[in-house]
Amino acid sequence: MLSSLITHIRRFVPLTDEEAAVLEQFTEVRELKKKAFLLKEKQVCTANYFIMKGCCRSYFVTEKDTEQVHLFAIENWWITDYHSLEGRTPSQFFIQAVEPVTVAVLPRAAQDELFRQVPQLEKYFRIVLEKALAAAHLRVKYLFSQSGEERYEHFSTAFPDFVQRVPQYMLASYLGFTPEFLSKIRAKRIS
Amino acid sequence: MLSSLITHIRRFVPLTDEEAAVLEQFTEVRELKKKAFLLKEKQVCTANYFIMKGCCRSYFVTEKDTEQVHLFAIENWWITDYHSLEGRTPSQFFIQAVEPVTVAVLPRAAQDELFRQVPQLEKYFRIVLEKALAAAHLRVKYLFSQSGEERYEHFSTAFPDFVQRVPQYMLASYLGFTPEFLSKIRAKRIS
DNA sequence: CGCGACGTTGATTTGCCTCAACGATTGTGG
DNA sequence: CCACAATCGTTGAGGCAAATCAACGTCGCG
Repeated sequence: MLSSLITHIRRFVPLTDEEAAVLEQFTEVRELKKKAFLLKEKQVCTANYFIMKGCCRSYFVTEKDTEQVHLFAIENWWITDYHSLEGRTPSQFFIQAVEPVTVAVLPRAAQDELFRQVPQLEKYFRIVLEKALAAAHLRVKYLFSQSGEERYEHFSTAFPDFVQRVPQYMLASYLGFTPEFLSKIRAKRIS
Repeated sequence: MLSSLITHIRRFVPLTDEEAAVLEQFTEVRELKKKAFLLKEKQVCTANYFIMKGCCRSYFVTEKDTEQVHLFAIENWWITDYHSLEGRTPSQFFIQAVEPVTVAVLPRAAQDELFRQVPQLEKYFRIVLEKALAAAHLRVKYLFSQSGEERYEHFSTAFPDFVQRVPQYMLASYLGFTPEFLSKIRAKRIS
């Protein structure tokens, strides 16, 4: 059931079958319909989620009542709100399935004991977090150094298949501009 | 010599004096003059740096030859370029002392052996990385949800003393606008 | 079928940038 | 220790990238 997660972990650290079995005890697999929520604003986030199939987005609602997409997570990515998870504070974000989704749920309450029994996982998460942080930093770099149009060109050539998977208004929001503006960029490209 | 780092680590995980001594063997303390570099663009980043005293900034140079501040690090923060450090690839960033700085240097080459001898540090870095990631996510949130003026107001009330420590052109860059614009915001505030 | 969600297009507005010129402050070599 | 240059901050005029607003086409789904 967890095979894609086990495979992912073994890309970074060794993991025996016994250890994998322990991991399985501490996690739960969950299926989500499109638009179902893993987390809503003002809830305290209680778990870390590994996307086995599908796509989720994290977003928040601005003062002007528009949804701002914060990030996407697809197969083999973890998604959570660490600020809420570790601080036990109400989250400022929503986490929602953009497609039908299968996730492995690692509850915060189980984490410490799991790491005690399988210390390799501590290393695994350290490595995954380093990658996530590098990605977040790169994101900030692109936001600062490229125009809206450049960000779209860059993103859609880097992830041509992903662009097909999400509605344009979500992609526009993620890239930091309006759906109308994205529509105009695409109109230009075709001609 | 490393006392501020040891103290910081003990805020998150237990660490015996023997373990602290091991850590000391693997690290080196370095003094930097203002404007000295820990990393330059196109170099491969080779270490993780813990700021014991002073302030550093990470920045990059845009196509238009302007410096874009990516982040600041002050006392009790780690700073590095994880993308370059883990991928052994040339960095896109500069890391520079904004004030005279004292850092503890943890070389990438020493890291694996250090974690083997002191597994608690693996946990420590996992926790620190979670905090760094949460901070990076919050940064993106503010960039998306607030105007330039709002970001300045928010930042300068959240960190009133820090605002005094860096030149305004660096702060403006960090907040995502020009020095001229910051100057105009401040002119408004006084009246 | 009909309604709501999504995408498109055009007119207008605006937040912030660019450029330029000018004070103030810092620091450095003679 | 002063003179002078370089760096940093301020102010104003003009411009632009992208937002906002509004109206309309279209597709998928209950």
